[in-house]
Amino acid sequence: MPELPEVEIVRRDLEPHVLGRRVGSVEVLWERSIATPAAPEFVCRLTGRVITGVDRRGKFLLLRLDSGETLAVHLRMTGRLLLRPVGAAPDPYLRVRIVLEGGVELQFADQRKFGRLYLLEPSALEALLSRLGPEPLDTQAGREQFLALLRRRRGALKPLLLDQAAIAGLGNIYADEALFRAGLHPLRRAETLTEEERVRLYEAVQETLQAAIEHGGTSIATFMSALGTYGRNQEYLLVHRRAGKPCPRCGTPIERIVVGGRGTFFCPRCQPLP
DNA sequence: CATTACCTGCAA
DNA sequence: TTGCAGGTAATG
Repeated sequence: MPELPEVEIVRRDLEPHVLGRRVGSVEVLWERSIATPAAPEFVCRLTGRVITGVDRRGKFLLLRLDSGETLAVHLRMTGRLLLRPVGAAPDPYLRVRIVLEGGVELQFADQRKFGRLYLLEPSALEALLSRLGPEPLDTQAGREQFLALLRRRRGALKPLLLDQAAIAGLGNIYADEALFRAGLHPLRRAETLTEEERVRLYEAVQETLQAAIEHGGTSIATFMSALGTYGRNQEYLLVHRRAGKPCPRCGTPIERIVVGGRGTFFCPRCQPLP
């Protein structure tokens, strides 16, 4: 489910409600949801800590703690991080409950059990995040880093956009949407791009993510923000999961192919393979 | 590079 | 019943 825009929506929803709150108790209902450390130690080290910051890097949500450690959350396919009043009905797929002082609790719920929580000291956090490429919505440095990588990489564009080491935060939906906006075929090879096309791709990535955040994220199946609201961006998708429907620009039917094992949607006319 | 594994539910 | 799903790490 969640790609960068969805994680950013969760972060924004959560921040004002959890900042400065202390963890009263922690309950692990599905141990494998905890990537590290082992569940009993996870509970022990998290209990009693105060949340001092709510950040995001790529698709990781980062809850900073007064111990200097960070609780990193990756929602993978179906994870949700929900803020609920203590005692509220648990989400049917509740895996970890983090009760905060002040009458609220964080419920980590995850139907498919792919999502992971990491409690990490600074050096381990750095190791985890150092594998990520630039933040697409950030700095000028990120832009240059991405363009430089595009100049040296080979192979199809779609897998490149999904590679978190190339650029952080894109998943299957926004990779398709960004390629459409850039007018580039998903199988187009990186080494054949002109400089103008590289810039167009980077800017398309930014526009795609920015628009999705403004629409509250994409709720195709399971995405829900921390406060239980759904996003609206699914109403604005241009090509993703629209096989057979007319291209919003030229009316040609959208096609579906498989690239890197993932369903891939594009307009054969607006995104020609030269 | 493609395939498999990790999981569950839904629609065709 | 089969195939598919927004992610990623670990395999051939």
